[in-house]
Amino acid sequence: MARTQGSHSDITGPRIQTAALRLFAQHGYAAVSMRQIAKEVGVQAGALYNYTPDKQSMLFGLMRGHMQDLLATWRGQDLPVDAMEQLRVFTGFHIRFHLERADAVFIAYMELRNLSPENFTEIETLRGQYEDALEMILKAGVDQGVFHVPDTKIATLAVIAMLNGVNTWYRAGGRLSLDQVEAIYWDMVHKVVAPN
Amino acid sequence: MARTQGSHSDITGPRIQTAALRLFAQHGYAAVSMRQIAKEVGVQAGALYNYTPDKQSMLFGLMRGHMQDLLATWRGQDLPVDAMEQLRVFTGFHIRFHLERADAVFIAYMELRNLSPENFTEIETLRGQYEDALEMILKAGVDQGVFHVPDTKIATLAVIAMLNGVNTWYRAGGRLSLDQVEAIYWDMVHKVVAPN
DNA sequence: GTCTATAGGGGGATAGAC
DNA sequence: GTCTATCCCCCTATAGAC
Repeated sequence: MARTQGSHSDITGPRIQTAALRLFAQHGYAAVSMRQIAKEVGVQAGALYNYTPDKQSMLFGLMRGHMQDLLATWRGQDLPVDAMEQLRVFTGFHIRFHLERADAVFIAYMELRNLSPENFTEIETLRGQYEDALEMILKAGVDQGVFHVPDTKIATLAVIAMLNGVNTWYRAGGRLSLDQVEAIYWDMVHKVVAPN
Repeated sequence: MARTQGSHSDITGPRIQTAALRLFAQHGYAAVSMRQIAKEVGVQAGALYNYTPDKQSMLFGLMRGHMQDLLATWRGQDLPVDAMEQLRVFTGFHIRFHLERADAVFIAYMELRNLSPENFTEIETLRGQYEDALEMILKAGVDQGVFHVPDTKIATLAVIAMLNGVNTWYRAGGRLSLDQVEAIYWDMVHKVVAPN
């Protein structure tokens, strides 16, 4: 992975990641060959192994990178003190972050079964940490009496599932602007946690 | 496909479908070989071609069968006249139907990109018909003034995405009974469409 | 309807030259 | 760091015997 001599390492490495991300998202990990990835980058298949020990590591690296990026970016957000406002920030953040990385999101959900057991566990741990971030907000709101949910864990998963759905239908330049999408989902999300 | 002579056709056919369903769901269409399917059924790989012209048709048949089953079963439900009650029936129906067919549901969402363009169009048409069934309920409720949603199409997709999430975490014998799950999701779904 | 055998093509990964 | 060449394996699908 590290750069050695005056080589193309620092240029080829990122290009391999970009190509793999796109191809895995489009055709699926199992359906994409190392030769296809190499062709898209413009090198021979053997050269890929200067950057990854095997195909599985490429997949894992992409997924872990995405999840770490997600967590780090969320943790860098300035959060208001009010639980309702925190939830609003989370809703907008989640929609925009995921729409901007459609390929990585797709892979992170669809290719879990192609991870080795150890790699799977690590990705699930990261995903759990992100879910915990939302659940903390919901719990705080329930404690403050501003939210009512029958089960904070289920509500967490329900909200995330609902928001993830945006990626399946949203297309830039479509019927709705990003601001409109955000407003529509905020309307629905805030009602999910509203008192009856 | 049709039975010919006193053969095993009527027994092998369903067993092939069952094996393919399970293996595709577990490992993914592209990662499963015809030899694996044949082995699970207890025949040689060549014998599979008495039941399907090719691997792609096996996938398509499974997905179309699932979607047609879903639509036919929904259309066979007795529906109350009240939109709120219709939504309650839909919520319970969707959760139970999908949990009972976890493998088929998984395939129907994950393997869309492995369908040929024509096959993809047909599956998407069926999925659209199911979504329309829910949107009709939401529109009726909005017209009657009992529901408020900013956008019935988006609300339809949001509710279905939320309900589909159940399949990713529910396990029989877990913390919550099926009745509890249904009650929790009904609480959230009915609030999504509630007036502000 | 099922079998064996095989055609014809790719697959992941490595070796060694440059 | 990249290339060419290659090992060895598995793939889908078909042909022809039974």
